[in-house]
Amino acid sequence: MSDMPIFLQIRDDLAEKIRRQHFKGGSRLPAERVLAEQYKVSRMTLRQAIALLVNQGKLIRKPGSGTYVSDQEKEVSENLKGITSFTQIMQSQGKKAQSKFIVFKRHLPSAIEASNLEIDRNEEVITIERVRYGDEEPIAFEITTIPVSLVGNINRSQMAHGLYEYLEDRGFHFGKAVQEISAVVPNEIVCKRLNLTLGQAALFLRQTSYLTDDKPFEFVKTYYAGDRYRFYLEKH
Amino acid sequence: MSDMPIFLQIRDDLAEKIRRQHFKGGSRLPAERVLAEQYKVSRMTLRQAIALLVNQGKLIRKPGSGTYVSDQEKEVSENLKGITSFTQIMQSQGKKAQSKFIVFKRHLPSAIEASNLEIDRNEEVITIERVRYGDEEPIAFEITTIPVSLVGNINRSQMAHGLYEYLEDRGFHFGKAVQEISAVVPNEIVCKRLNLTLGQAALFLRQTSYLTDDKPFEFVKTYYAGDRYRFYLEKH
DNA sequence: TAGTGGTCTAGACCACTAT
DNA sequence: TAGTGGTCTAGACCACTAT
Repeated sequence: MSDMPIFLQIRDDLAEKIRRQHFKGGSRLPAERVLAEQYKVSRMTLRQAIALLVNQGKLIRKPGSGTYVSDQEKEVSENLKGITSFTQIMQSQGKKAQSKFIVFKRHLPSAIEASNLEIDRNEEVITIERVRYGDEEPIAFEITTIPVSLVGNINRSQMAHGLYEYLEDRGFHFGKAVQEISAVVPNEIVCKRLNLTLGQAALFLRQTSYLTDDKPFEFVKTYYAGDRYRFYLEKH
Repeated sequence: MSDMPIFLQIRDDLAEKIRRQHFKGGSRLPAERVLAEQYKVSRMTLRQAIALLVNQGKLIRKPGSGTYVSDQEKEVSENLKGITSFTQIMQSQGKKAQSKFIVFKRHLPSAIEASNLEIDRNEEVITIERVRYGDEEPIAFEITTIPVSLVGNINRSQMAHGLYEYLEDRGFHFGKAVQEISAVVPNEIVCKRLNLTLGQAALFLRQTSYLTDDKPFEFVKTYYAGDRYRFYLEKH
């Protein structure tokens, strides 16, 4: 792996130390100048590594104060178990769930995709874009990205038939999934897919799903038509 | 605006030139070294500006070849990245939580309030509107409605001090809470409370909270500034 | 006041693309 | 072969935080 850029190697090392609690949640990281010296790189290079982890939400920068390991544990556990799946909701409403493939392509990942899938930018991925319908009405526009290394030469129809089944057949087991929900006013392309008027709101969900060994296997972005879909949660 | 970092000024200038088609979709941008010289900055600084536009999906880098203005039509998934990148930074962490009361009133419930609280329309309720801040910045606008029969003559300061504590002190115990999340483009009043520009998106949450005897005790509507708040979920 | 992250410089070498 | 973006260096000064 010594052909990986140094800043990626440092990122991985830092991520590993956070995962192993060598750097604990909420604690302050050693100063950039200190880390740079430890890794024997310039401060700019060290900052590249940190920037990636900041983007992932694993680190938080506080100018003048320091860089902190984010305490994600709290927010997550605080709430929201039992989010309901798309098909479940459609079924509960007596609607027929369907989905239509728009795009199926193999390509090099964007920086964001690579970072969320924890792969190198020259490692190929497959991206599937599809629209999900409830009773013929577009409800969600979904963009899924998966490393080729995981699914190999999966084709369109295998994918349509169910990614999860495909992976389970190959002996992979699913672990956790991390989701983030926000609200956006989507751009023209997304509006078109969802039959939305420009200016309407959409729920935007980003999800990274992991295998039992904590390796990410898919990164999904989904836009839900704001007026046709809602998440139902129950807290106990 | 000369106190804005140079790389942000350059980003804005480049974005403007793309918008005005001075740099046309699909065309190649001048080389980084050329642009750096034009803007009279180092190449690293120029690259910071470009990196932001790449993250937004407005530019695409092709190593060895050049940097291109993305052709929005084609590259759907590429474009979608940009919507997230900014918001990600706004994480609700390490920020000081505050809240400010806007309204505290006793009144007869609306049909929706009565139905959610499972009370009669002539049974009085108390409504509290407040804005919640994270580090001085408005994050959420919350409208809570409670039956008077439950809290009696609770006053503003008792309410501010914590509704839940107040109820627990009186021997009530909390059960489940049911939530529903959707996306909306909020009206003028809500925008004002949250310092939003009209047309921006907000997460809209409706929650009904129950006591252990399954009697509803509060009905809450909350608007979260779409660009300042996200829900994090973890599924297992 | 000492330490921190934010920004910026003026270079350098690399692998890759395009010709 | 010339040009390109990718990476990296070894500094510098700044505003801000924490004490």
